[in-house]
Amino acid sequence: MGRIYISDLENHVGEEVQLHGWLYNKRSSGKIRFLLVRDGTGIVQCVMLKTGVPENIFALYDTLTQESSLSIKGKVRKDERAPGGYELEVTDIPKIYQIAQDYPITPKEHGIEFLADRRHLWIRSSRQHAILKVRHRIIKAIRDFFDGRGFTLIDSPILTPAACEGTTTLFETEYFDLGKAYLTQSGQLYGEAAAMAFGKIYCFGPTFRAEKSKTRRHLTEFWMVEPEVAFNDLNDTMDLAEEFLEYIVQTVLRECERELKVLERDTTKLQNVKKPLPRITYDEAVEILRKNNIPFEYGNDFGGTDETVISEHFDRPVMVHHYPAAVKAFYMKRDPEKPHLALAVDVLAPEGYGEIIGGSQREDDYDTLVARIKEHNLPQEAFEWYLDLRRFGSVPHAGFGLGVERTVAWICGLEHVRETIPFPRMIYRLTP
RNA sequence: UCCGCGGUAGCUCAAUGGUGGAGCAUCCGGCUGUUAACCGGAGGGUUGUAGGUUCGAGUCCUACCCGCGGAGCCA
Repeated sequence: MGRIYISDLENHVGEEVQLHGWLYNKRSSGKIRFLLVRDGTGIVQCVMLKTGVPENIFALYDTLTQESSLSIKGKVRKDERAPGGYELEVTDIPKIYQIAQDYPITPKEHGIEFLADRRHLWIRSSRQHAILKVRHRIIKAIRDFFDGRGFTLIDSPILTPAACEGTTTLFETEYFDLGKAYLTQSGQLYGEAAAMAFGKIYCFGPTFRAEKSKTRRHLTEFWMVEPEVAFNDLNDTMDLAEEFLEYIVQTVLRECERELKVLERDTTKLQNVKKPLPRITYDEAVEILRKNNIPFEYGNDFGGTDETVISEHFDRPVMVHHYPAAVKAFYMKRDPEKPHLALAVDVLAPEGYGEIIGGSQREDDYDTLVARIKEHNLPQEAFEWYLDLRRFGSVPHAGFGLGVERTVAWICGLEHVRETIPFPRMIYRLTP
């Protein structure tokens, strides 16, 4: 009889096994007592009958508090009445590591402030546990997708000398004798350099935005995966994005069935996430807003409600491309035939989850890029290395960035991105 | 930064300007199949902070602190 994990119980029916874990909850009906034990891989109901275990073991029930840590032995049994379908008929509790003090998170309702203050404990709860399992599977799917297609992972730096998007939203820090350093907002510029060296790359890491945003879609620290491909144009990058989203969603549907059930996610809308994804222009998106009597000034970027209205017209994520160049970043290439439009694409998730992907074909002409840097009042010296990419064998190239937390929130059907990352960082929260 | 809402028992919430309560949690007791178990009993309060109005303030007024929801900006 060896130590096993709860996730493996089904392979040990009829055997006596030993588990290590924590007490999740307990219930008693007098001479029959139920211990719900979790071990990180699942939760199992352990049954003790007064007539079935030694008296001293039966009495341990009274001393065990929620989250007490223990080893427990018993015989595995398939039983319809057990949550999860399998239960343990207890024979012994050979070790109690610790009787936990009063555990603050009871299996009842709590407010978000209370839970967020105890995030380090909250992640033990089954719902949070399921979300972080799905997050893990999404991240693995992301890496499998690119690794399986010949992309090279190139890590971009987190400390950077200058902004790559707006300058007002940077976290800054002192950097020895070299003045200020900034936490990265995107690995993209470095990704472009890497694409010129490796052809197909992706970078994957945390990014930081000091935006004073306080909505269900914002964190100050979030994870982004950013593929960049040399010789790709806007259409190629949209092809890649839709294949990528299909892969992620279908993988999670296939492999996280149990977690999605815990989260009570209606998966019918996720089943639709298959290519081709609808592609509409910015102008067509504006037309949708007009038809829905949404007040919108042509030329602006879409707000949260605008995105929701647009996405409600489709049964799967929608790609919106050819945005007005004025609302997009300096490095995006413009449509040669309509120079006021950027070769940019945003992918809007269904069900009001908003923008999950932003991408574009990059400006590859040296003179044009210099002019854009000037137009945006950016310091050219800081971008000399980036301009080198247009001096030494410049080629068309394109890429996009996918926000991991918004993607997790969408796939899990969550109200807020703060539950999609183990320890969220928001404008008014830095702890735990 | 702006707009709106809130802060009462460990938790989630009640309480007309007039004796601060309930459910859960905790403790004690009961129950041989419980499913956020259930049933009975007990203990538990500087009503966010500081002022003010009033015979009397959880309740009304002022300021501040903290949190929540949203906007702008963004993934």
